[in-house]
Amino acid sequence: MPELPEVETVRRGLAPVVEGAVLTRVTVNRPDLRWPFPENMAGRLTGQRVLRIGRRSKYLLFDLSGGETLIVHLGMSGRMLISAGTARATPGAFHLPQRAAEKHDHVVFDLSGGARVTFNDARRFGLMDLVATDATDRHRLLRDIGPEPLGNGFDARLLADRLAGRRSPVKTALLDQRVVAGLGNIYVCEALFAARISPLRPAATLAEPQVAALVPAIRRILTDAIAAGGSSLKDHRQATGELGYFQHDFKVYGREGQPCCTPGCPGVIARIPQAGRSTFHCPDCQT
DNA sequence: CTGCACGCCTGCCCGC
DNA sequence: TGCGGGCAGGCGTGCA
Repeated sequence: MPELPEVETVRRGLAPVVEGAVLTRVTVNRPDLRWPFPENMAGRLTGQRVLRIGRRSKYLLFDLSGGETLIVHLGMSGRMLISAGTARATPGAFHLPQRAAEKHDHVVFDLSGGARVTFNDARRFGLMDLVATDATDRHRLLRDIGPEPLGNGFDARLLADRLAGRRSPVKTALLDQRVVAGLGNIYVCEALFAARISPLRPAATLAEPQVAALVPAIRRILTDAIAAGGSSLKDHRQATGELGYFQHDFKVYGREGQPCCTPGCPGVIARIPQAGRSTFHCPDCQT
């Protein structure tokens, strides 16, 4: 599910409810997701105030008053859903929806003020970890991640540097989180289409104008997707439970066999395997 | 160093 | 209606 736009959508939904609130109770319904939870996670979280929620690549970062940061990755199917807590505890959260417990509710965070945040993840490819806040950037899962594509430092020169020397197809290179942060299968396909670049082209052979086109294409796709609340194929929900709706704006992803939407292009969208994943592209107008 | 297959999980959809 | 196979938004590991 979640690529950068979905994670950012979840972050924006959580922030007004969670920032400033205290974790009054943390319920862990199983001992692990992809990996075991950190030692005594519930105990270390309980009583902490959430100072702010940040995001790095596809990771949510909950900075806590005690000097630790909770790192959360949603994997493929993870959700963070806001609801009202128990009826007795909700005088300040009367406007939030009630939510019955569901299968795969692995961790439940009850907050001062009466809100509840439930982490639900059917496939359990998600993860949680705790790290000293001032060491977050050096965490083994974060330290090698490339530039944020919506940040100021991301430009054609930087991207060209990161693609240089790579013989793999540009599609595969852009999925590598060390090249650029936060892109996944959907948005790489869409960005390459927007920039009219073939996913098959070896990364290092992109012409300068192509790299120059790719940067704003990536930014635009991600920005538009965030504005749409992300893409809901199966699993993605915003923190409010609403669907995202950027899937209706896909130009190539999931559109195998349909006509290319570039005006005047006779092409038909193709699906090809690359590095074990499906790539969607127009063989006619992406070169 | 790069590139790639694999495994981790569950759910869903398709064809038979 | 049931069953097997393939597929799915990610990513770390291990091997060539």
